[in-house]
Amino acid sequence: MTNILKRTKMCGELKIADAGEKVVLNGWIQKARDLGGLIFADLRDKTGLIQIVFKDDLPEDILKMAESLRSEFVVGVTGTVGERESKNPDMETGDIEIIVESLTIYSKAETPPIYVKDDDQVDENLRLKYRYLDLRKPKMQKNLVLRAKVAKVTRDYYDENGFTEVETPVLMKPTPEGARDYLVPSRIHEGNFYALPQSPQLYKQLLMAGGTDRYIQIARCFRDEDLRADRQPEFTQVDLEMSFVDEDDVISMQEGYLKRIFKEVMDTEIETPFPRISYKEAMDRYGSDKPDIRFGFELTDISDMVKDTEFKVFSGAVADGGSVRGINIEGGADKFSRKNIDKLTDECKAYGAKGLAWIKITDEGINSSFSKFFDEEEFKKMADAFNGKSGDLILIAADKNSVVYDTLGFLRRELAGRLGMLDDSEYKLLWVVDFPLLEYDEESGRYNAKHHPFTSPNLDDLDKLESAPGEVRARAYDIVLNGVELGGGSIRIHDRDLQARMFKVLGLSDEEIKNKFDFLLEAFKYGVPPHGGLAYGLDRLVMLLLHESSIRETIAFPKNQAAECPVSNAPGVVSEEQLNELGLLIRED
RNA sequence: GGCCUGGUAGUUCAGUUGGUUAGAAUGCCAGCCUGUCACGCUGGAGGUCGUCGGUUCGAACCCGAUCCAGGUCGCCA
Repeated sequence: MTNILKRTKMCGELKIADAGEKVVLNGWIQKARDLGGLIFADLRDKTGLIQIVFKDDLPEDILKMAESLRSEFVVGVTGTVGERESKNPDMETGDIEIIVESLTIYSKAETPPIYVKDDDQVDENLRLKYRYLDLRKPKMQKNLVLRAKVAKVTRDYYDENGFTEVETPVLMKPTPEGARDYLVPSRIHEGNFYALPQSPQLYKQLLMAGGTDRYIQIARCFRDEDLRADRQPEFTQVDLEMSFVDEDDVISMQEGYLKRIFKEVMDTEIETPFPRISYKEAMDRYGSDKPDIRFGFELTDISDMVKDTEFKVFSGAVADGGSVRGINIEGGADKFSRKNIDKLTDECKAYGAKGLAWIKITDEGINSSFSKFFDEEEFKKMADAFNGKSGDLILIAADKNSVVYDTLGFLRRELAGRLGMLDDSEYKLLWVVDFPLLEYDEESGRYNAKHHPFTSPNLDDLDKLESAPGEVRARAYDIVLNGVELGGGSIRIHDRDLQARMFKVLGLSDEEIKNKFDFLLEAFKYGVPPHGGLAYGLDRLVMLLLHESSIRETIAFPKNQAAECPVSNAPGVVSEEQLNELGLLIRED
């Protein structure tokens, strides 16, 4: 075995002021350039690159080793920092180099399947399979460091504000509602299963009952659902809960937190308090409960104006209880051809839209997909409703409200992106509040909790809980950044009777309540403080701070779309013996 | 489960109307080279065109099925 050279400096931290100093560096060979009698190489560690140079006055054996150097060899060198004869302005350390005196090759490397370079546009599957190579890239190192910094600032902030970090169990009871659980079979209780937490929700409420007062955890959560660019089967939440608080207390604590994160991590000042808008307003203005408010394109409702038209697409939608709404893409008339709009219309079909109506306002007059149903005067009134002027493109959806919102919500975000209106360095935070407590589920024919069953109803709406469940507002709040839901939370129910009432409204039988949540109701018997909290998606927060478009770029070893670990190939099969111990049989068909 | 995009050298890609031995760049290997830094020069190796089947005298190319990857809808209390 080779001896380890005791490192005295990191590659990226050397400066011209270090010239003359003898140093020991360890790292990877980025690239070797053999000029014959003179050999250069770039040495890399997590701090950066520095050029090392082998001159021909070195002993034969060292020169021989130097000639053999290839990319990704792991080496140690001792040498002297020297000012370069010819400097490289494109390199952080481009004015200095290490004049090598000795070289140790710790390990050689085969030609790597991916290049260790930030601009390597390689297939993501390959990157993930060889993640340890991918992680050597400066970008990935930077991402991991930033993530760690967010975690540190998070711990600092909440610690300073009286929060206690508590670890809650990872093996817990399967939950009846919500996302699919990841299950872990119990050996001792054959036929029984633990579930991995979808969130530590119940435990953190029990901590409040336990007098912890303020709780924080950077908690791993698991959901066995299909993946997306911003969804992984295991992900990390900044999870917190506070006793003796109302919405304003939780919200102002979070505004302090986010201000701190942006200040310390991004060196950016953000203004607090953040605007708060109701769920209804968010939907009516932006067609989304997580609106991106960096740009306009707000929705306009023209249902009243068109409810009696012969154009059945419009009048029919209104008659069926839906609506006709649109957005004005200012200056979009000549940017989107008929063909472009047809293509957009196709994309809208994913959201349930059957079509898309449009109006182009030009100097020559109105050009529209439904011009035969309205006269010039009516079009003028419509254009006015959208504040339309010459050069504008108005896109209109007519359907039931959920489809109209989804379609226009998609369009405004999509078109803003295409028109280059999304500035990554601009951060627009807002709270969305007054969510509906319950959502009617057509499939099961009953109401489901929109947030979760422990969310407190707005006390003003309590009398409607059984009579008009769909109208009850929740004491819930979501924090939204640039169209991404960063986190959400609520004031919880701390009253045993109200919690039991809530379970009933959700259609849970006494049996189910007893089996699943008896321990919570039991805990509420013995004195529980009013409490509320919130959880952030840490991966998403880091993703936005890094201006990445996938949370995989923020996670060291993410899963692929099939929920596999491309490095280790998890999940894997287990032996017959292991299955027998657990009392499990694998279905054969 | 649906829809969209892609799969050709280690890597990133091109590949005409279906027609000789499938190309480029980069990387890799060998030789030369004392100030390179995307080093340079010379030479070389490198391919199950994702897989299977079909059409055809002939398929990377057309057709069908299938696998893989990513995006997205459903789903994600």
